[in-house]
Amino acid sequence: MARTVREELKARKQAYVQEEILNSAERLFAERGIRAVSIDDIANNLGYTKSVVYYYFKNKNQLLWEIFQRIHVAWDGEMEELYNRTDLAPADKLAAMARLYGINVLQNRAWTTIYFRDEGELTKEQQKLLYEWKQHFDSILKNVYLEGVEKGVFKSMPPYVVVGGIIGACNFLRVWFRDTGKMTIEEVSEANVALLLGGLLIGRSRKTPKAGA
Amino acid sequence: MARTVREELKARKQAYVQEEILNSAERLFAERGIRAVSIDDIANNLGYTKSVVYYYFKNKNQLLWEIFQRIHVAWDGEMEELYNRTDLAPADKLAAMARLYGINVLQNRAWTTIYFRDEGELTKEQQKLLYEWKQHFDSILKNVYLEGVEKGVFKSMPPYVVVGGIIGACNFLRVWFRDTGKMTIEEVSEANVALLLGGLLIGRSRKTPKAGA
DNA sequence: ATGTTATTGTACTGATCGGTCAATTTTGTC
DNA sequence: GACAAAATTGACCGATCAGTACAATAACAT
Repeated sequence: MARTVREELKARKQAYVQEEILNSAERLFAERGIRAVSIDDIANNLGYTKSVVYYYFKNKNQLLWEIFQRIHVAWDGEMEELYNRTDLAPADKLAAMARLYGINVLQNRAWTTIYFRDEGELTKEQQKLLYEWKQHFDSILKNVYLEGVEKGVFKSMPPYVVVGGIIGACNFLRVWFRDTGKMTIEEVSEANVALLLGGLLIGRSRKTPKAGA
Repeated sequence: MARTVREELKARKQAYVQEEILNSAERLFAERGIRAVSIDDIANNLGYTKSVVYYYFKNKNQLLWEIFQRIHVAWDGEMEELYNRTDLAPADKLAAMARLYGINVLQNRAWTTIYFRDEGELTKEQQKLLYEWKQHFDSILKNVYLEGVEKGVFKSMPPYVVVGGIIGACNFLRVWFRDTGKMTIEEVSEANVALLLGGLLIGRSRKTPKAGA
């Protein structure tokens, strides 16, 4: 019993340090690119030495892969949840998805940078897996769009132009958005949704579709 | 006279080799990222040794910067040309710009990759210059958009959402576009324009604006 | 205290790579 | 062929860095 409590405590401490290291790596990777960041940099950033990093992680690649996994789990999970909701019509669902993704991008700019810039630093196997994740993510958006087309609410366009356009526009938000600007993350994302969905919707209704949280 | 001819010839030969090296660098940089490419790689790729590269270029940074300049000159020049045309209404002009840019992205995927991924490898001064170039590029699109708003043909939105959306969507085309697909570059770009402009235009007209070449 | 395990520091290795340099080969000129 | 300029080679230097080995210390149980 006492044994378990102690182990539990240790595990929590370990998890905490791992988290700390991962966060440090994340920040530096995003800022300078993986290859420009040494393990020493990551460690020094926390007042540690290199050995500590190697005590908690096997190698540099594991650090990177861990980050990719984090991102995937967080983003895909939320998106999937939205996808499975039955109370939303296609237009509202797609809008909610674009809104969510835009906000995610803006709230996790470091993640987005790494996710789309440093893919090439992964191993072939990891890249293959990542490719499948991205495919899956795309297909969620695609399905909602196609459902909308079928129901006659969306114009019919090449699906990848639509999906790519949404993802591309959202990803790019982080490039020009500044926290010091007049607009909040939510407002920016909302305007972005209006731009993207406005081009899709059929009919003269001028209002932007809204989805409940 | 003979002197001049000879010099001319020599200059042309030099320019040719420089071009070759730059192309090699471009391809490899885009594929693997600058830091993952050694000068040896670039040289070997052409059957040369490292020294040849250093005979024609000062250092690795110059190679990279030369590439950035190339891209800027090519893209900005074309866009400026379009901007200065007086025979196009805002909607047609903005559509033509998005169309042009999308095609540029797809025809020069290596360029686009480097331009938006490896910025951080430039010196601070170069980054500053690049930032100004990008600002200028954005402002061209922005002005056309704002003109359209003023004339009542575009919905009023935050300009950076519109400009960023266009650039972001175009940039992302290269990520999913495959030459083996059923659509040509021009068709993809056209559909992309329809998506983006469709969300901007006021009124019930369903047709996509067209611009003369 | 004593032994044990978890954690961290120090010093090192081996490899890579940007950049330099002197020597050599090639090219073109007279 | 002799000479000079251009082009190319190969060997080398110094720095950086991922990863390892092992010693040193901290933490904790008994």
